[in-house]
Amino acid sequence: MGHSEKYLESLNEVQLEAVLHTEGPLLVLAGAGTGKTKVLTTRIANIIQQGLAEPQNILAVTFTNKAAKEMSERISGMINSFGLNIGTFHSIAAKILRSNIASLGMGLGTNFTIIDHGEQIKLIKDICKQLEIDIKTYTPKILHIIISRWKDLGLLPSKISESDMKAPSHKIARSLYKEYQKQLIASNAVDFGDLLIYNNELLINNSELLNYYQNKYKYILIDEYQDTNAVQYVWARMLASKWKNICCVGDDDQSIYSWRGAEVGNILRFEKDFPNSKIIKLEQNYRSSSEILTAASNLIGNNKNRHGKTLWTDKNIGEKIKVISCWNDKEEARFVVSEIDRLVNVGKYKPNDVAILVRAGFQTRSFEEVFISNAVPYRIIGGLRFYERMEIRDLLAYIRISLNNNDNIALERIINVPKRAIGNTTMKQIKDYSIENNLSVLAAIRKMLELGILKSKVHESLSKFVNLIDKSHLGYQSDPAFNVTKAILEESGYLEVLKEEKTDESRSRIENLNEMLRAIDEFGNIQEFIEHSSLVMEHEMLESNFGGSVSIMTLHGAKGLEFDLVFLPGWEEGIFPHQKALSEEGAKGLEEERRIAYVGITRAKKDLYITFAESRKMFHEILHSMPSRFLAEIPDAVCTRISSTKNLNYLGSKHKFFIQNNVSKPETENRKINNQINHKSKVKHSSFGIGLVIREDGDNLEIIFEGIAGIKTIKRSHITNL
DNA sequence: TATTGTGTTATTTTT
DNA sequence: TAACACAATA
Repeated sequence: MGHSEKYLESLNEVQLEAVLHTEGPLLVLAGAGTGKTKVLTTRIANIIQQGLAEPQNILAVTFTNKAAKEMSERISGMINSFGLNIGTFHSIAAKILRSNIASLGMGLGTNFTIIDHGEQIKLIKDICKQLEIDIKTYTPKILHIIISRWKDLGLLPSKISESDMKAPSHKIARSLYKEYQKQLIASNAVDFGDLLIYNNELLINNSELLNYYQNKYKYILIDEYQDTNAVQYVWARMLASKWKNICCVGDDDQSIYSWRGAEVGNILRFEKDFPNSKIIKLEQNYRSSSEILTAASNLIGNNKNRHGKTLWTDKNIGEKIKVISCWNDKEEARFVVSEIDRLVNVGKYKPNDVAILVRAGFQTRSFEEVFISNAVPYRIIGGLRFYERMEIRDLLAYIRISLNNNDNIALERIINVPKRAIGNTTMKQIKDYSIENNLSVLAAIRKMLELGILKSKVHESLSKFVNLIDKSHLGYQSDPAFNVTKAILEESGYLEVLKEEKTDESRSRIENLNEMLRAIDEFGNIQEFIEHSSLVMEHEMLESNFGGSVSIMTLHGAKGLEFDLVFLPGWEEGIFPHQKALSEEGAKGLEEERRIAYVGITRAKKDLYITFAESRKMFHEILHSMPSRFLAEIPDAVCTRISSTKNLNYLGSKHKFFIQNNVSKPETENRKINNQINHKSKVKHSSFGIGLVIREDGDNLEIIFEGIAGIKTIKRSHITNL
């Protein structure tokens, strides 16, 4: 090989084999931290470099936009990859569907909209009302899950047989599903599941199209293959069946999304599905210390349903894992935060290198409080995303109804936002009219205005609204999208209502809307912007202070990430493994919980703390619980177990806990007395800046800060007098 | 029509 | 605790 293949040099033997095995089906089983992305990106670079295919003849599919973006950046650092098809299942499917929508023959137009989760639920709720389904016995949430699972399997309503309906809820769900699809199409809209289902319909029914795409994609790569559902599997297999150069990369041990239709079976079955395939296992871990790796391997070894890999590392002996028992959830949070504080202060880690990974979202709260009062910078990842914010969705709805007059879902969202005196009664009247006359909601309004059958106040309000939509519709065809959208905000009165509110919240909403206007300006093409906003649900990543901040997120959200120091709190039976996983899914559920634990442990590079609380305040009850069974699956040789209580018989005599009263330092020791601060003192806080003390309550000070932090209660020890 | 009060019920999440 | 649905009321 010539000197131009320099990028191959940094690969280990097995990685190299995976990169060079270009022809025929290949499954790369990549354990955590074994260089999966490196293999994927180098493989693509190599295919291009060797002249095996042009970039446009390569298809690389990921699950998240983040992964797609990272891969794309890494490849373009290696080689000119212009024209490469890289994206999420949904974005690629959307592109194929949009350019061939007429061949589908379902009445959808090229400007179909993609509705998000919230709108799916809203639509289901509405249909429940129409069909008089009792939403107390069958909640829209449950019904949505049933429909989504059917969609994951690729089943449209007509394909659901009696045998698919085991429970009475399934019967209800099927009739609902039928109507749901009908109303989506009437709105010229699809949901995420439809993107893939319609793709398959399209390809199965049009051999010419199928031939075209099969020919085009000479090399196909699928990332996170363990997360694929049945439709995605069918789709990928169909596209790959001509050249058969499909390379799937994944880790069966990290399959943690079965509850949204992912089938581990796809990765376990690979050899059967793709004859003459090769399987390569990446087992050398470059991320974690040997202790962490041993713990992870032992734990996951308790699962039966897996390919089985043996991860190894050539790293030296590192720190032991700390398993710590706490009195209750408060002590747990205090311990974790004070330990982070200590390790940051001695200079061992920067806040950026630290993560707290929880099983469920509600667990973040107890940490948040302690972080604030201890003045440790933190950020909670996975909360509200930009495109999920109310004002953003509202503005998107205005744009959507302007572009696609049939988008009933968008129209209903903003018909009375801001208030236009269109209440439930009027809305019901309009909807009934639209159904009777087989019109879209906007068309129904038009007709009703024409006939003059509405009350004068409503009539006036609605005709103003319709004029705005018509004006915007025309505007988007000729004027800059930025101007048109700005006019919507102003002329609808939306902006004015926010301006008058004059709260922190309303100011931040205005800020967000401006941010969105900037984004629209950047995109130029409004249709493309809408596509982006419905398919890219990125988290806001505000990187502010110097050492960054400690990340708090769910274990699911941490997949693919790594941190020097990781805390895994809440390892108690019922929380982790989660009670619902056990009661609803049984042994299968337990194995998935164990995989989640495995993902958590393998996020850590150097240091790992696992904690559990003997009692926990949940809602308004105190819950006592046993330590997680997973703790017993971590070998004693790689961990130190410390307890702050004397109740040591949790895990049998096998595991010895060292007693250490008060794992977290008692508060009295922790505080430096800061007596010179009193009422009306001007003070400084490392995160919130300068403020004024407005109330004293023993050790706690109520402070009003100058910035957006507002009023906060903070301990004396974390404040400096000015 | 819009607001206020009461009761119910709590995974994981990307697209 | 907090978010939400729904009923009662202004």
